[in-house]
Amino acid sequence: MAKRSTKGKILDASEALFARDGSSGASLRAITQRAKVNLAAVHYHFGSKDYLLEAVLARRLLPLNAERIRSLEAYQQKAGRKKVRLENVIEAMVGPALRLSRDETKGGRIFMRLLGRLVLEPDARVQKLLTGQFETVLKKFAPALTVALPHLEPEDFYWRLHFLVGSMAHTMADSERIRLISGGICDPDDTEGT
Amino acid sequence: MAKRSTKGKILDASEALFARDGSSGASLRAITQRAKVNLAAVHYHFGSKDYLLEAVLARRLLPLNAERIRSLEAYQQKAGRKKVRLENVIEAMVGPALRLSRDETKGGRIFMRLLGRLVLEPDARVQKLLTGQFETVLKKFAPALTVALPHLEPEDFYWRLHFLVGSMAHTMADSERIRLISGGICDPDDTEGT
DNA sequence: AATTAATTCAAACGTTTGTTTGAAACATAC
DNA sequence: GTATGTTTCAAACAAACGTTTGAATTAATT
Repeated sequence: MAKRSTKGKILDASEALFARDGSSGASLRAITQRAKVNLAAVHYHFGSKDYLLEAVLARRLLPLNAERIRSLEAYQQKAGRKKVRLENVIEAMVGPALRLSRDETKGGRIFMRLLGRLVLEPDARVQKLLTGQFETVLKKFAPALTVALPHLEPEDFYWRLHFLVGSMAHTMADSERIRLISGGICDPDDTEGT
Repeated sequence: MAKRSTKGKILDASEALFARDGSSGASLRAITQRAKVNLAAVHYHFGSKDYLLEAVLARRLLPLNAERIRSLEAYQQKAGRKKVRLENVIEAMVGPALRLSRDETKGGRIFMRLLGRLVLEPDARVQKLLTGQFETVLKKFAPALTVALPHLEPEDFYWRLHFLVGSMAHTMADSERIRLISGGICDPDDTEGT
């Protein structure tokens, strides 16, 4: 097994414990103990607990949003002068997140659970962080969406978008449960069905 | 203003701060300070922080579930020997929660936000509490649902409904966001649209 | 090999946490 | 009015928290 850096071990342990116990419920002592690193290493590498949470999010969100935009632009180029089909816009938006949530080697499911929790957290710092991340991606998607759905009233548009994001986060965060629900019939890893 | 009991003041403050800061993020000192009550009053009236959380949930969940059952039985009586229509079963299930979430005088929205957070919390104690509360109501709904949806296994309902409620709570808990996103175009209080 | 920089470590810092205590204040009954 | 039971209060408790420190260790540079 390739030896992982202290920084990486802390990020992994933080991701897991933040997701399980919440950002205030998970203590640095529990995190460093799980990561098998010294307590002070967190402040040496990240500065504070808040910055650690930021780093945990950035590690996954930056590549995720980058891939979303990359995917959308690929569809736009393929469509040429024609408008991008709605299902492709949605795929560019949801697909990358869905694939990440299934990638167990990268702890994607755990991260999605964390994301689902943080979305509900009205803490000013966390919200600034999340909306900031999401804004850049939304700026790119908004035009494509209004073009793909010309018949929709602005009201419906926002409702649908809101409901989509909420359901997505919740569904992914709680993906373990649906596995139980269906008793194996419905596999959360089945992207097509979802 | 009618003088509210110490117990009630603590419950209100707890509900608000648990919802805003999480069950571990909200401290008893912040709660008692907001409730304008002595710190030790929490332990005198509730025993511990955990029992306080229990009481906060029970105060809303017990009447809510009672009304769900009452509503379902009303539909059953009206249907007579015929089976209750699925949409009525759903209304009996979702309706009371929806109305509570809109009842600002009872802090319904705040409570729904709290519920949405707790559903995502894998803490054993919290989960036992929620599923325990939900079980009684489900026992009543399961027969009506198996009749309305004859092709589904009974066991599935338990989890599907739990999952449904989770998504519901999440959506309701996040109802503030859609107001911001749409810039006031969408009104979360618009029940019809929902 | 010597020097410098980067990283790890054990220990302690001052706060804040949930909880407990025992006396004061209040209400109710006799 | 005295006694009894209930509720409030300030103060303290031990434990856990995020954070800081300075020396020990490792890695990199010259």
